[in-house]
Amino acid sequence: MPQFAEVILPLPIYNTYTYSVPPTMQEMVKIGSRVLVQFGRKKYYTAIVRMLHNAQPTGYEVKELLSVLDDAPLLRHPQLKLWEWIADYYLCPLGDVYKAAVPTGLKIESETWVSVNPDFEETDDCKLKERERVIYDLVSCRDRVQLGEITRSTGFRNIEATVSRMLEKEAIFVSEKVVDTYRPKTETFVTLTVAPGDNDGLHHLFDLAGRSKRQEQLLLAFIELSHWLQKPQNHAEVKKSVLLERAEATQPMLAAAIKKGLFKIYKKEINRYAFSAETRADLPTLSDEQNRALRQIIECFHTKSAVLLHGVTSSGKTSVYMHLIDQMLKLKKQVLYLVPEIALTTQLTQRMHRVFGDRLIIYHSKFSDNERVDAWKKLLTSNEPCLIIGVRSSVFLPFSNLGLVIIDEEHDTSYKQQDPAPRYNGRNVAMMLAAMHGAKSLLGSATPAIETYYKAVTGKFGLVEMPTRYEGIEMPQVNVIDIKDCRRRHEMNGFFSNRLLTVCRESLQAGNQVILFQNRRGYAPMVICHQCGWVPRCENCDVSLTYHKHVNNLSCHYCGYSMSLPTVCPACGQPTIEVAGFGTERVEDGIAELFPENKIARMDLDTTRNKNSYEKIIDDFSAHKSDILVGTQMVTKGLDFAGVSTVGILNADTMINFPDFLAHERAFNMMEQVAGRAGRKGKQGQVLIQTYDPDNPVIRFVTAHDYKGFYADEIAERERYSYPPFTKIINVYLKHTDDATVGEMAVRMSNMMRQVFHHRVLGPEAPAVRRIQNKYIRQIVLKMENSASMSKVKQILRIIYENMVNADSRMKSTQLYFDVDPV
DNA sequence: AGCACGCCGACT
DNA sequence: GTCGGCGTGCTC
Repeated sequence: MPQFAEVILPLPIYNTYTYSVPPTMQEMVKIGSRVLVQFGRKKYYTAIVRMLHNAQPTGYEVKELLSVLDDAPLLRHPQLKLWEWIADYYLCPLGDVYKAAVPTGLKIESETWVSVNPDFEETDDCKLKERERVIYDLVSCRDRVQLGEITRSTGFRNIEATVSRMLEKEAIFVSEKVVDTYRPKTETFVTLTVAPGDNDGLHHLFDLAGRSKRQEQLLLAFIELSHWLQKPQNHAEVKKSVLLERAEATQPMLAAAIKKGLFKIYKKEINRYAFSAETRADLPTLSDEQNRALRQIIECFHTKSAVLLHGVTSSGKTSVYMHLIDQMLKLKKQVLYLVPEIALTTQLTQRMHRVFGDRLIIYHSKFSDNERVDAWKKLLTSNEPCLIIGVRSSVFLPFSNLGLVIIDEEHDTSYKQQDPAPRYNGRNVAMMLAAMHGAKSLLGSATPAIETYYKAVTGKFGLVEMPTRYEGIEMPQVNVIDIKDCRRRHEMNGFFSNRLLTVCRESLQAGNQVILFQNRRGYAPMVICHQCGWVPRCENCDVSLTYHKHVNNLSCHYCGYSMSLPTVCPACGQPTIEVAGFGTERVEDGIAELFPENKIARMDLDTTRNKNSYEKIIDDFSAHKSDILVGTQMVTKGLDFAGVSTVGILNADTMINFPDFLAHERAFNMMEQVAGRAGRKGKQGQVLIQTYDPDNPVIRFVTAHDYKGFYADEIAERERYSYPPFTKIINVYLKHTDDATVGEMAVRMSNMMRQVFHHRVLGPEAPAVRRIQNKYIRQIVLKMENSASMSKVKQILRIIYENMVNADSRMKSTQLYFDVDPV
């Protein structure tokens, strides 16, 4: 029987901690179990058991596990192994992986609540101090207050000492409450007050209903819906909502019938994933090309564990996926279908639901935490084969029998989590997950990541190509517009070239839709005083503020700081403030002026804050309720709009000229993807790219829809300058409130790194935005050969860090973190 | 992440 | 002299 447990806490800590297992729990506790523990002096956390053993630790007192929270472990093999791999590979604490992996509803914690002592009286030798009185008054006017709430409403810093002094004086009470935020979904059911089969009783109910037509209707509807007469041995119940709809009754009518004693109602816990069996559609019929691709994928899987499906936009990759999914489900295996955040729409889920019915589980980041807990519970309790469609974080779900992982739009950079840790790539983690399950991975994209295509052509992955669009739709024609030239000839109208406007006008007149792409949100990225050159800047970050016209303010896209647009310049007092550059808002305004007849929709971060707004914009545009869609990169992500004939890219240069080895890849992908939205059956679409640099090779490759050409160019470049996939990149970040300190620390760190890694170390450099949220940042780039042992590299980095801490205590207040395989 | 402890400057 | 700010270290 195990006496000690090593547990993972949901905190940014690298270590595990040892707790003793009380004899009563020794049978229950397993590796992967959720346990409640006290950590530190008061707080309670839900921890995960990583290891069990009998080795009595020495040197400190061991606390006991307080309870085991589930009958069966929350984690199944190989989940813990996957967590450990992530922590190891992405150089982050295991606790951070745990935090990201498990929904909040399954990580109950304690909260500290403060309440006043009703018997407390102030005496001469026990008087409250000024700060204490403020806290006392705040707590007494409410019943009980959380510790954090006190800090928030009083603005006091470091209240712990004050609170503990008040506790000594017995002015207040402090308690730790373990809170469970999970709320199961309930549904109200209705049943008759008589037992099924009791026909006399039923007659009596009809008598009771008397002349009330409504109540009689309710009774009849109930009998019909519950099949009360057919199967009298069963407990007969009907969902309240269904009954009301069928009986065409309202809530008060039912309430009256309940009052009379006809019905009883009660609530029942339901699983959000208990889909009603709906009319199912058959699998889509595949074209010859799709069939060939399907066969090739299956064949590749015989020899390779991962296959890249490189299919141009609208080649019908989803239909191929569906056949593969179907085959897996028939083998009683689970399938994970990973999509980028933004591509998980009802368009896709409905299509999947029609074919796979209640075997479909959706895991979306816009789902409430309760819904995520339900997805976990569903997977933990059932071993039925199922299809999980999910975003990045669904790689953490408790799969039991995974057979296939599909990663759609695998090139999409939103698979990489940027902040906070763990900074993992969902695509790569999904493939590791598949490998741990002995499952296959299928990566799909029209514009594969350079790294992925490299692995495919060098034979690490299988490669299957679908070079033509479905149903004979042609690839759109791409035209490049030289803005410089247009300006010279006075052929620009604001940010729009006359040519672009003409094509748009023709498309709209023909009843088609238009997409305009500008990769910048807000109205204008630059505000400047014409007189003195004053530029509004963020208080907390080193950036200029972006002007948002619709809410009439200037805001920081890094920390959310905002201020109103001054009418006169705060520096020189002149009314000479002007805006420069343009974002989606300004495009929307400009185009609205030029096309007053047409309806315009805008899709960017600002218009898609709510849970359903994104969906609504897409649905409305699909249903042709709007004619022109203006948007940021959101409009590029795997959406199918049948009516779009024209796509305009308003400024290609900002994407291409980004100072980063991935800039060309990103720019090509983005342009090729947005171009792929154009074109419909029987009519070739048009794409217009406005640029100052028409001869740029990236644009040339987009014009020719030449992915392979672009790849050849880019891979040569990467090899020449030793960039991935020929090397591995680890970005080292240092953050500190003081610019000079972080600069000094970064120089030292890079020097120490250089002693070991030599020319592989680049920097340090201040990033383009050198201060975010009042923290100054430095970046050191480490470029390692692929053959290098990453565990050794990590070990060295850790030793360097420890040496630095020992040499200079300022390092302790410097935040250090890593970004492995940045995108 | 909390939370406590200890050092230091600014007030009664 | 005490209060509160802030840096530092520890939590099994």
